[in-house]
Amino acid sequence: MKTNIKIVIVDDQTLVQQGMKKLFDAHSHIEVVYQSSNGVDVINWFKENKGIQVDVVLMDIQMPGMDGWETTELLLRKFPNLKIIGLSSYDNEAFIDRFLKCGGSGYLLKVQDITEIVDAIEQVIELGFYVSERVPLSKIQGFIDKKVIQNTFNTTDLTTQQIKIVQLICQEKTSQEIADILFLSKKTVESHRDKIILKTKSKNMAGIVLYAIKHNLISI
Amino acid sequence: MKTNIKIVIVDDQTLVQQGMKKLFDAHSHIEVVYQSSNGVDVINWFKENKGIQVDVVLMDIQMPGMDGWETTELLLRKFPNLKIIGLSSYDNEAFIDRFLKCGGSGYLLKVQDITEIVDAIEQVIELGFYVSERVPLSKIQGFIDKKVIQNTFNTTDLTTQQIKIVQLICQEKTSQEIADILFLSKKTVESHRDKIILKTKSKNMAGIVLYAIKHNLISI
DNA sequence: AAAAAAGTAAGTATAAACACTTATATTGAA
DNA sequence: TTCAATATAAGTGTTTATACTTACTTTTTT
Repeated sequence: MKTNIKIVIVDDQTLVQQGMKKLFDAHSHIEVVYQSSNGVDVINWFKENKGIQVDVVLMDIQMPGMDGWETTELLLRKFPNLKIIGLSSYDNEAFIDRFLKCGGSGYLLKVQDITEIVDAIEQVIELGFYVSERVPLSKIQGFIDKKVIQNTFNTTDLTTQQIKIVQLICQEKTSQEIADILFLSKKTVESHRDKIILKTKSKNMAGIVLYAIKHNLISI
Repeated sequence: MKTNIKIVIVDDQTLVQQGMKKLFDAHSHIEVVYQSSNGVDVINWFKENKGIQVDVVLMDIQMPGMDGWETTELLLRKFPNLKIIGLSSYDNEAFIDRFLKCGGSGYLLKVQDITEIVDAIEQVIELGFYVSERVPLSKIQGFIDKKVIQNTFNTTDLTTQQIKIVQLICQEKTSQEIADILFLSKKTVESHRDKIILKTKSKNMAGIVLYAIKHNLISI
């Protein structure tokens, strides 16, 4: 086991951020070298502190502004060897998938114990990835094998235009209103709605709204 | 200021629970006498430990099973003098309202600092309630003055039948399907939809779904 | 450069949602 | 307990959404 592990904590919830740092005090082989409440700051910190060794980043997924997915993707573009573990309240397939697609090396839930987090950090350093019962190896291995750290990064299977339309549907706009906003014909918007329902496996716009929330296309 | 404050922490997220306890170490006048990850356990603990003095309970709102609202309501029914501060990730009017209606003495966000939480605890003990910029006095005062700790507890302005219909709409059911499920005519369900749109200030079912989520009528 | 995917648009038809109105039953407050 | 407010129920008409299909253009990938 590595004797002195240096980690960075990113979490917008001050309580979680401060609490985690305190909890690591009991694990003297782990040192928190930097902590941040948002993605922009942590990226800047890495750019300004290239000399400092960082073994693992604990990255909160749900953050206002630049979220954990985007931050992970951007960080790995600059520092491809960085190991980033996602941290989330949600045990959501789509969230986990998306994080691993962004190049994350593991996914932890906030209901998990600090000792599990320590285990995760150690495992990521030893094996390169972290697996738990919650996030089975097969899933992670799939991503690792395929090296899916690509620029073609799909939050969902929806296209940019379709995501815009989903967001407007969630704002209770009609197809005609959406057409006016996006300078399209009503018929085009309706075509997109067809595809959106198909792709999201929805039956109607209620399903679209729920999909949007689950896939973080809108915030509540 | 009270010299030895005894608090109880309720939070399903182990990380937050453990982290908070650690953070209170730096505030020696506050002692965590019990911590729990769910509502049922904390209610049982209070029943079994009536002799132990507890000044403030920090209560997470979003918990699986018995949530923070229900736990607060039940706890206050047995121990009406207890001061309970809500703790949530969401800065949501409806959530705050509902918590104060349940008899809560204050509302904190997880983005807030541990020092703010300490302040809140001290203020609740001194004044009986906690106010911040985020949750203005006027709102809390309104609830305290009216002593709205009543059994007639309304999550929303919707009736039981209307809530059922909202939940079925969120399951992508059509009016006809809802009618079949609830043994009503399709036309009756449509009348309800009219009222639901009116009451929730929505334009269409997208708005209804969002309302349902914000008001915790469904879980995602 | 060819192939695939995405964007745009439209036709036709049907189903569903929404808006407005009326009527009776039930509940709640004066 | 009576009156007023609200829930429930249902009718009619209009608008919007959904389903399925085709087609041409643009962009992206191979």
